[in-house]
Amino acid sequence: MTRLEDKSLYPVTVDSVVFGYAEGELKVALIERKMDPYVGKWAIPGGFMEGEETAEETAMRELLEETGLEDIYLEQFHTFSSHGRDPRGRTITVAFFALIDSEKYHLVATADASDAKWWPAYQVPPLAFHQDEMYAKALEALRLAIRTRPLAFELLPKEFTLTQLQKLYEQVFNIEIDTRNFRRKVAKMDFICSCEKKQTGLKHRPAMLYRYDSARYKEFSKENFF
Amino acid sequence: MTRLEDKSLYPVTVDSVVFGYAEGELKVALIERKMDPYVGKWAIPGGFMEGEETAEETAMRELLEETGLEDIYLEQFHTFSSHGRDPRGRTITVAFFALIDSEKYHLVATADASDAKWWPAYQVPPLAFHQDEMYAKALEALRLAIRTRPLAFELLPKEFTLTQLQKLYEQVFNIEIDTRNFRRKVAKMDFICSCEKKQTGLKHRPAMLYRYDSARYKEFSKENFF
DNA sequence: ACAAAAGTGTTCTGTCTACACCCATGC
DNA sequence: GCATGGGTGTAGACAGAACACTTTTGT
Repeated sequence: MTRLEDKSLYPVTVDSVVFGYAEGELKVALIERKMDPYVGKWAIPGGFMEGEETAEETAMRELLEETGLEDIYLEQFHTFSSHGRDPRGRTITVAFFALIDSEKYHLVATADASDAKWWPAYQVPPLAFHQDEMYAKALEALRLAIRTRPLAFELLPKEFTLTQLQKLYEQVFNIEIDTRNFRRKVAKMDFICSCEKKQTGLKHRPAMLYRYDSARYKEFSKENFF
Repeated sequence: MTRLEDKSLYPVTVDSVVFGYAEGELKVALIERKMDPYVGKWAIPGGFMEGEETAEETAMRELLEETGLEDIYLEQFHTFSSHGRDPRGRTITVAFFALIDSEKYHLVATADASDAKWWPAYQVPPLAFHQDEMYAKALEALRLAIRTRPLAFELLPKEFTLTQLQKLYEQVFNIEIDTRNFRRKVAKMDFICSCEKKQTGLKHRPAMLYRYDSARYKEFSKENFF
C-alpha cells in the first residue's frame, strides 16, 4: 500500500466571492489586505486550509475571521491550480461564491483585513493575487446558479417585494425586464407567495410582500428557473 | 510575510470521469485497481498530483498512464475535501469529466490498473473510494454541460448522422425525442452542417453526414443549447 | 419484394414579447 | 394635488408537442 507521506504535498487555500444586494445594486464583499503579499490591495476574502477542515469549513471560518459574516449560502464553483497567483509559491485554491442579504449585515474588518466593504459588482477594483479571472468566473457561476435554481432569495430579505426581485434579476443578468411580463411569470410560480401584508412607513404606495416557500418549490420541477 | 511552509500541506488527487458513446449507448471508462487500497475493485481513473503539475496536467497524465487515452476534452466539475474517502488518509480531490468518441479509442490498462473498460453509464458497478457520489455529480455536470454548450460533438466522430446525434441526447438525458421535431430544431442551428455526403457500406438507406462548425457556433449565441 | 433505417408537414397549444395607463399612499 | 413607485390586460409572433407514412438502399 503506497503511503500518503510519499506524495507531493500542497498548501490549499479557499476563497469566497461574497455577493450581496443592497440599494437596488448587486454588490461584492472585498477586503483590504493588512499583510504582505499585496498589502493595501483589495482582495477576495480567503485563506489557508488548516488541519482537518473541509473546504466548506475553511470558507466559513475565513469569512467569519475576515468579514464577520456567518450563516451564509456557499457553493463551490472552481479550483485553481495554476502557478503565479501567489508570489510565495504555488497553492491549490478552491473557490466558492456566497450569497447574502447584505442589507442585514455590515462587514467588519478583522484579522488579516485592514478594511472590508461592499463594492458594486460591476465596478470592482483590480484585485490581489490575480483574482480578476476568479471574480469573472464567480459572476458566471452566480448567473448560472440563479438561472437554474431558486437562489435569488438568498440575496433578499425573507419578505420582499416583486419590484425588489425584478431589480435583482436585472442587476444579475445586466438586462431590462418588462414589469408586466415579469409579474405574470412570477404569478405562475406558486412557491413565490404573498405574505398578505404590505410594506409600511414609505412615502408612496406600499407594495405587497412576498416570500419564497422552499417546500412548495420541491413539488415544482422545471429545468430552468428564470 | 507568512511562509507557505508554515501552513498545513495536503496530498491532492485528480480523478476523471471519462464519458464515451458507442453502440448507441453512453459509456463510462473505469479501471480495475491493481494495488491496495481497494485492489480488484472498479474505480474512476485518477491519481496524485506531483511536483509542479496543474490539475489539468495531472488529469491528462493519469488518463494516459491508466487508460491510454490522450487528447481528450476535460472539464473540472467539483473538488472533494471530505474525510473517509481514502483509507490512507484525507486527500483533496479535484474531479473532472472528460468526453471522447469512444468508438475511436480502445482502453488499455497500464500502470496502476489491471483492467480498464467501458461500462454502460447507467449500469456502473459499486466504485472504490466512495466514488459513487462523485459519479452521480459527474453525470449531472455532463447533462448541464451538454444542455448549455455544444459539447455533444466531443462524443461523436467528426462526421455523424442526425440519428446518432438524437440517440446521444436520448441517452444523456434519459428521454425519448420525436424525430421530426428534433430534425427541425437541428435545421435551425446552422453550425450543424451537412458534409454533403452519405454513409456508405450499409445494408439499408444511408444517412446524410453532418459536422459541427465551431466558427459558425461563435456567431450563434443562445442561452441554452439543447 | 422485403428488411432496415432515413427522412418529411401540419395542426394545436402554450409561452414570450411588446406596449401605456390608472392606483394607492405620504406629504 | 402632486410626487413616487405599485400594479394591471391584450394581441401577435414564435416555439414546443403530438402524430404516420413514404423513401432509399442492400440483399
